[in-house]
Formats: sequence, structure tokens, C-alpha cells
Amino acid sequence: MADATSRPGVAAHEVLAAVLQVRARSLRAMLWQRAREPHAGRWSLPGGRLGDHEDVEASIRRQLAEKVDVRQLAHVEQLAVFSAPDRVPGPPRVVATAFLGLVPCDIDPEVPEDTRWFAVDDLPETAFDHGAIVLRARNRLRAKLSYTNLGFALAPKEFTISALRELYSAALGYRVSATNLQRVLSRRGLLEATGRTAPPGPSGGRPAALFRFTGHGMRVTDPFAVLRPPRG
Amino acid sequence: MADATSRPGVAAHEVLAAVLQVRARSLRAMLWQRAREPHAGRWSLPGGRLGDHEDVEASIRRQLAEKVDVRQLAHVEQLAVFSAPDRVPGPPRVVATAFLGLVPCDIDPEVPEDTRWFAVDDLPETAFDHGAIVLRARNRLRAKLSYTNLGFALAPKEFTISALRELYSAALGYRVSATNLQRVLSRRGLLEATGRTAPPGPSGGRPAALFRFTGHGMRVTDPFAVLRPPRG
DNA sequence: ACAAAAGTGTTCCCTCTACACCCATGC
DNA sequence: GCATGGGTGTAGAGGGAACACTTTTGT
Repeated sequence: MADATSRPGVAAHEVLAAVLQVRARSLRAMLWQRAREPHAGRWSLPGGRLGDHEDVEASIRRQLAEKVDVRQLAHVEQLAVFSAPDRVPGPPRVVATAFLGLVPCDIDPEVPEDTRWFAVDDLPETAFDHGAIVLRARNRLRAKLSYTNLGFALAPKEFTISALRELYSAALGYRVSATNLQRVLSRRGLLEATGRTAPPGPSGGRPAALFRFTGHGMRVTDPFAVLRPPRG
Repeated sequence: MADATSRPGVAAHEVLAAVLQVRARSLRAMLWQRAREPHAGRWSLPGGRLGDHEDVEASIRRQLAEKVDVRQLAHVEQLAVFSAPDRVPGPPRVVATAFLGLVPCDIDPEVPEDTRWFAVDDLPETAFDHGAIVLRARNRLRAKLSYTNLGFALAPKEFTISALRELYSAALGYRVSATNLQRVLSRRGLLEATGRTAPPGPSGGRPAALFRFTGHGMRVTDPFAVLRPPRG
């Protein structure tokens, strides 16, 4: 056991990403199936070892580029460090920095043969602690949909309000009212009408107006519910 | 450069904590002065190398025990990973998991000779990226004071509303109204009257009632401002 | 009586929800 | 005309901010 990593304070460092996307009315995560032991056959998150000359965010973006075109990643943010000593059989011991990644619902990335999308609420048997990481990612997304403009990262460039409603409902896990969704996002200045409309379906109905998000970086739109600073 | 840590994906891992406390109407962070190069003389965060048989949270609690009695730490939570390749001169390369730690304002921990408290808004020259970590900690605290019960971690066991007001004002950086603070926290069921009162000051005034927080783990009290699930 | 500090009552405002109603299209 | 889906108007509830007012003490 004279492995270099057995020296105190030294560990292998990996980066992992729970990449989420809404498809077919459900929130899905990208997983690939391990070919080798340990945990052969189980499904795991994309990622890999941290490179010597990159920070963790650059690393996860680089490694995801092998699975998904980086331009398709609308948002990436750190989730947490997972560091239980036995989370991965060693040596070396492996510490992971986990990320949340979001992909708009209108793009269908070409993924490798061993990679598939699974509904977050119906995950297969996952490797190591990857199932817990996906749940953390889901919870973070749900929270931020409410007080930031993060919806832009799940939506296509242009969309109807009902399409956006489907999106939010799938991500949040409960029915969202189209009426109030439009009003809340409009009041916050996040939505912008394109002026164009989408054709109605075969059974008729008024054609839906197309909207887009006004900005594409994450912004906090509802900074504090209470204890606001005094006006003046 | 045949250092073991130069192998791809292997790095030294340290844990650091921005330990915050309100003292004398300002939010302060605990720093110690480096004796050795690099950055000798600069002020840095407590922490150290991750041990082989502990996760990052156990590690930071263990290492803080050398500076502060662990029982005095009312709250500890992960902030983020700091991993710029050159954040600390190497080799070995050092990746840090940063924490936020909170100490109630009524205890005055015995700290080592090289350790002092500094106002967060007036930090001395800090080592490495530790200044940025303290700012992240301050921002996290400010956000969570608004939508969680995290005030309990800054407050003494029992307190008057005006004392609590001072606390929140110092932590948030702006004047908070005692009237509304009491109402908000009471409505959320976070405050509990002890039935006892504090004696008035030398210039008179009505004696203040003493309160305590009803719980001591962090709870989210204002989960989402908008897009709530439908009732029913 | 007066000043000082604590606590309460009241009003206003803003935001989100719910639901009824109107609009534009296909058949 | 009528069904279908899109969009708006409006009333209601809730929570927080602001501020006046009352309560309780010391001098």
C-alpha cells in the first residue's frame, strides 16, 4: 500500500455532472453504463479525473464535451463535494466535485453507445453515490427555478407559454398554471414576445404567441423574500 | 518534478472554513497569520489537509477544534470547491473545499496567539484566495438569513429583540426593523418567549422580554417565493 | 412629569393565486 | 355554430414594510 495517494491529504480528484434535460414531460438525467469493475453494469454520471492545468469547472466542461456538445450546455454550476472515504473502492481514494448541468429540451445530443437518458424519478441502479448526486441536482434545479431565471437553460430559444408550462411542470414535479407562469416571468422582465406565433394544432385553437427569455446568464430574480433593505 | 501528485487526477486536498461571528456590531471572520512562506505574514483561513479516514465535513470540524471548541460551532455547511491550478504555489497542487462556519455572538473562544477576528468588510491582506472565500461565506450567510432560521447560529441561547436586531443588522449590512423582525420570525414559528425579561438600562425604559429560537438545526422557512404547488 | 426603550395596532402595498371571461383558429 | 386551445381581467389572500401609538420602566 505504498501508493502515492496514501500520503495524508492527497487524493484522486474527479469531477462528475448530473446533466438534466426535460424530455417527454419528464426530467431526465444522462448516465452511462460502466463496463468494468467495480460496479460493472451499473449506471454512472459522466466525468473523470481532474486535469493538472484546469480548475473543476473547466474540467467538467471538457469531459462533458465527449458526451454532449459543449454549446448545448446552457448552464453549469457546482453542487457539492462528495468525499466519504469509501465512496469509491480504493486506493486511490477519490474525492468528487459534483456539478449540475442543464440542456435545453429542443436539442437531442448524439450520445455514445453506452450512454442513455433516464427519468430522474425512476433511476436504474447507479454506481457509487451517483444516485444521491442526481437527487441533489434535481433539488437544486427545483429551488432555483423559483427564484432565478434558470428556466432559460431548459427551454428552447423560442417557445409558447404552454410549452414552457410543460417544462416547468416536468422539472418541478407538479402542475404549474400557464396563466400565472406567464405573469410571474413577465413581471420580472424575463419574457419577451417575438411577435410571431406558432400554428395551432389539428383540432384548431388560437395560435400561440412565441416568446423568448430576455437574458441567457443566470440571474437571481427574487433575491430575498423577507428582511429587505429599507428603501431610501 | 517526479512528485507523486503530478500524476493526472491526483491533488492534495485541503479543507478551509470561513468562521463568522457578530461582535461589536460587525460581522467578523477568524483568521490566522502565516508564519512561513509562501505568503508569510498574510492572514489565512483555518483548516488543513483532508485526513485519510474522514470526509470533508468531519475534517473541517476536527481541524477547527484546534482553534474553537467544536461545541461552539452552531452551524457548518459546504460553500464551494476552489481549484484554480495555481491558487497555491506547488507542487503539490492543492484543491480546497471551503466551508461556512457560524459561532454565536455570546461566546468568546480562546484562540491561539496567531489567530484574530477581523471585520469582514475590512479584511487585512489575505493569503491565496482566502479573501474570496470569506466573501462567498458572507454572501451565503446573508442569503440564508432571509429564507431559513439560520439566525439561531449567530444568536445566544436567549436574547431580546433589540439584541437580535443588532445581530441581523450587522450580518446583513443594513438596518433591520425590530418590529418587523419580530413579526416575521414569530409568524414562522421560529421565536419562543421565555417568559422572563431583561432589566432595562441605566436610562430607563421598559424591560425587554427574552426570547429563544425554537429549533437548532437549519430549516428552510420560506421554501419558494413563487410557483408554489397548487393547493389540493 | 418626562425621557427612554419595548412592544402592538393599523394601514398600505405588492405579489402571487384562482377563476371567470374573452379571443382566434379549425372543422 | 361550436369545439379547442390561447390569452386577459379581476378579485382575493397573504405577507411584509412603515409608522403611529401604547406600555413600562428610570430619574
